Amino acid sequence: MQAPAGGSRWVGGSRPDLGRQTGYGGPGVQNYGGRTVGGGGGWNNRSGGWDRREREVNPFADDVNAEQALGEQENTVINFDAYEDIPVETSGDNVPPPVNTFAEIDLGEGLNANIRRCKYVKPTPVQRHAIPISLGGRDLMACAQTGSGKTAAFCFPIISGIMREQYVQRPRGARTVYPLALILSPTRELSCQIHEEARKFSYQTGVKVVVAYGGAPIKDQLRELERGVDILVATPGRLVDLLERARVSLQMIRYLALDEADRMLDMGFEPQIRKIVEQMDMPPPGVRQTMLFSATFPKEIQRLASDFLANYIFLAVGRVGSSTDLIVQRVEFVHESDKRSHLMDLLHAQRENGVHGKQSLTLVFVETKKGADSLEYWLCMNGFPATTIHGDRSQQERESALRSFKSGKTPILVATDVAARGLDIPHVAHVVNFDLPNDIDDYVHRIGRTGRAGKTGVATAFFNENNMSLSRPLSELMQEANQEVPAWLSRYASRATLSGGKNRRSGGRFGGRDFRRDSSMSRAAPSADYYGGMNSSGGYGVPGGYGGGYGPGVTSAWD
DNA sequence: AAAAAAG
Repeated sequence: MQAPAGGSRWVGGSRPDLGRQTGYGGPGVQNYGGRTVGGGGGWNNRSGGWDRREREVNPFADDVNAEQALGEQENTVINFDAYEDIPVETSGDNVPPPVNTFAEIDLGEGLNANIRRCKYVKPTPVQRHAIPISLGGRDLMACAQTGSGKTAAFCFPIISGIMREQYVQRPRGARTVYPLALILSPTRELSCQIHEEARKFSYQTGVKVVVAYGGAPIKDQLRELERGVDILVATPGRLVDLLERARVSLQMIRYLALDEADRMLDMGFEPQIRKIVEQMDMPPPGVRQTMLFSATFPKEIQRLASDFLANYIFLAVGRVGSSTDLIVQRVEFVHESDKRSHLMDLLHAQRENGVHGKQSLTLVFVETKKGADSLEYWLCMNGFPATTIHGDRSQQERESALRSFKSGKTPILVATDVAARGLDIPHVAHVVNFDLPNDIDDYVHRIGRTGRAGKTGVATAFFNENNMSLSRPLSELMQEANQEVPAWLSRYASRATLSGGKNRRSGGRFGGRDFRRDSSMSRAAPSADYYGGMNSSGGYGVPGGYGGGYGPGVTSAWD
């Protein structure tokens, strides 16, 4: 496979012009699609960005407000050690070695400044491995959970790559825009979240990030696109719409990232995704660089990987921030009719312990949209400020619910599975599975909304006769995470029939393995010495270590 | 069966 421009030759290379501001670029500067870019190599020669940079809204402003609103958290001390022994496995051809610090990767001064603004001290395991792989121009299939820091893992190489890219002539369509990178995600909120993060990472770099998703006026999004776009973050439906209107062309795409790929397939997006990736004008694998992120690797994802990626590197990171030591999991037997009063008891106890008053948030998962509405109403009636998020609410309502929850105005959020994956809400201290999901993977994602960024969290599940199919996988999962399994649950589990397929975990703490190693004839692995590149690192023998000294308020790049 | 996503 051929590395895209700015591939491996940049890795580790010294750069004399690093940090040099080119000002208004000299000859070769051209105005293009609302943006002026300079010619020549090196960093930051998107000189015309000056005008825009001064107008650019500071994406870090909200962080300060949020910190003030919530006050200093006591449990903000990050437990980095908890992550040091996360198992990581890579395989493939010539895997670039992982890095231990951001400093040793040459991401460019603008991006480095933003990493400092984000207060990221050191890369997470998925970042240590994924960033050098992507900077080396290689395709990547990563098995990583949300909360593992994967947004930065795919954003950094994209932003860095675009920053250092030579001026690329983009076709000029009357109203068509030509993004250089596309990030697809399953839900609108997740797209928003990725957009917000990407904006922080690209602040004052001249790299423009735009988000497009359904439920919001397309006019506003079109206007944003017309002002110039380098990285487009989108949900599949709205993107197909934009493509069909010929307002967006994928012809210039050099980076493609699919987030939560398994989720997108679960939601029936495969036709749209294949249309976007294979049937429009996107460059083929090997020309573009592709990153596929998925928590699990069923057959459908493996097929997607063979079709979308070229000579990729497989990366698996152990479960992080979910079902680990950081989350205390409790299961209680609660009959359907007792659920509300039981929840009330929990909330009262929480309030008495002062947890409530300290703006710790409680996320309550229910099975249906109707159930979400009625529980929210009931909670409010009983003096607990709550709001709700689900697919029957308008996008405006969804977003304002999320804001109100995050700000602590309504510290209880009743949610359907729309909020189960990927959403990163700081300060969620308690996740209640009011209705348990049928799939253990959904359970893992839901409880992963707490215990993030090294903080501890509690997850309480209401279990009853309707959840028997979950008894075995749930008790296995809890055992694996060294949680106390109630005797009654173990009894149900031992009686339950071994349900094959979906609920069986394979590979222990890993969500999947590189299937190319299992099959003798694989389209993706034509070379005979393919398996030679396999390397595995169970721990991090980091010389010098990261011996601590992180005070409150300092975060790593987990979220 | 329910949830999500394009109106």
